[in-house]
Amino acid sequence: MSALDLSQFLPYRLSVLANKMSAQLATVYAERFNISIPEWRVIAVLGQFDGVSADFVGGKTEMDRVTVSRAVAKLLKKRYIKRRFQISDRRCSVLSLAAAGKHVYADVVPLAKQYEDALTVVFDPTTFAQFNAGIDRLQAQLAAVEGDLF
Amino acid sequence: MSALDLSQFLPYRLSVLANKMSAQLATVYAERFNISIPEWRVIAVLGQFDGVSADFVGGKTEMDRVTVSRAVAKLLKKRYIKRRFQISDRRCSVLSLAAAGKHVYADVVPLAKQYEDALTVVFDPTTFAQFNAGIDRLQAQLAAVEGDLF
DNA sequence: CGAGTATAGTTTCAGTTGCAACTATTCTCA
DNA sequence: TGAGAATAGTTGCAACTGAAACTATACTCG
Repeated sequence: MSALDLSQFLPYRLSVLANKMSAQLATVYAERFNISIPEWRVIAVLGQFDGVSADFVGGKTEMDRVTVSRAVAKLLKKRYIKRRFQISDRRCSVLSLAAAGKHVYADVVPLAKQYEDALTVVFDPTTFAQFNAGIDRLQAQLAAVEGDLF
Repeated sequence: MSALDLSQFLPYRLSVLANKMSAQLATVYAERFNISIPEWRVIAVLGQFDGVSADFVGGKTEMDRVTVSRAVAKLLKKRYIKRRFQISDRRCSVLSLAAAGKHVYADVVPLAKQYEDALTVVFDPTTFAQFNAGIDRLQAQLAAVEGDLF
């Protein structure tokens, strides 16, 4: 019987790595600001793109409608973000960071960068670039095989 | 205000990539055999290491006790695996694939390998080896910075 | 021995997740 | 125009999740 060594299997290896990394990073902001990973992602997008819709956030973060909707609801309750709706299209929300949210963003961004730096010391710049190129190629290939599975 | 581009941020990039990959792979066996990702991982370990304990499976798969316990319970109900307990230590389970589970394993392993191959065509062997080395280095570095976070 | 500690595994509980169905609004084109 | 399709977002539901408490068994050392 043909065997499979999980520890050498790419999807599994990436899953373990990414989950540990996300969880470790989350400890940096989770209890400090009482926000979850989806909530942080919403804040991260709004820090970069102010006044966008929930769907735009979903597109940027690859989170689905529902996850974004609930993250937005929690952030509104915590007053980390504000919401209006477009006059021209009242279906579309217009999200932006409230003062408290800007503080979270300003505090977390350097920590996140520090964390990334603390990990990527294992790469010299060229190797890191190659690793990133690998991620991009896999990402593209994922989309290519999509649907077309066996 | 210093900004963070999520789409260029390593933990985020890996998270998106790994989640998509796992989800895509799961479609290969999910409805075909009615098993979840944790259940497949248990089967994968038992295909490689017959007669091990639930904790051993947890160690190999990086899944916690609870996740393994529940996956095992479901696989038992579906008669994909069998369970005994050690005579010398009745706390320790002794898990092994039942006939149906062996079939699942025998069917899924080639599909999983095909899937991996379909993705890694984007790499020549050397590049793939370098990419894997990168994963290993990051994995090691994750453990190194552990606890020691800011 | 036997009280205290450690280990394997399960259960409870509270929170999260995603699909599908829903509301509300806007667009399309006969 | 206005009926039907499309889009933005929310909610109900059922399954999944992990932390903490629990059961049961085995080990340790005074």
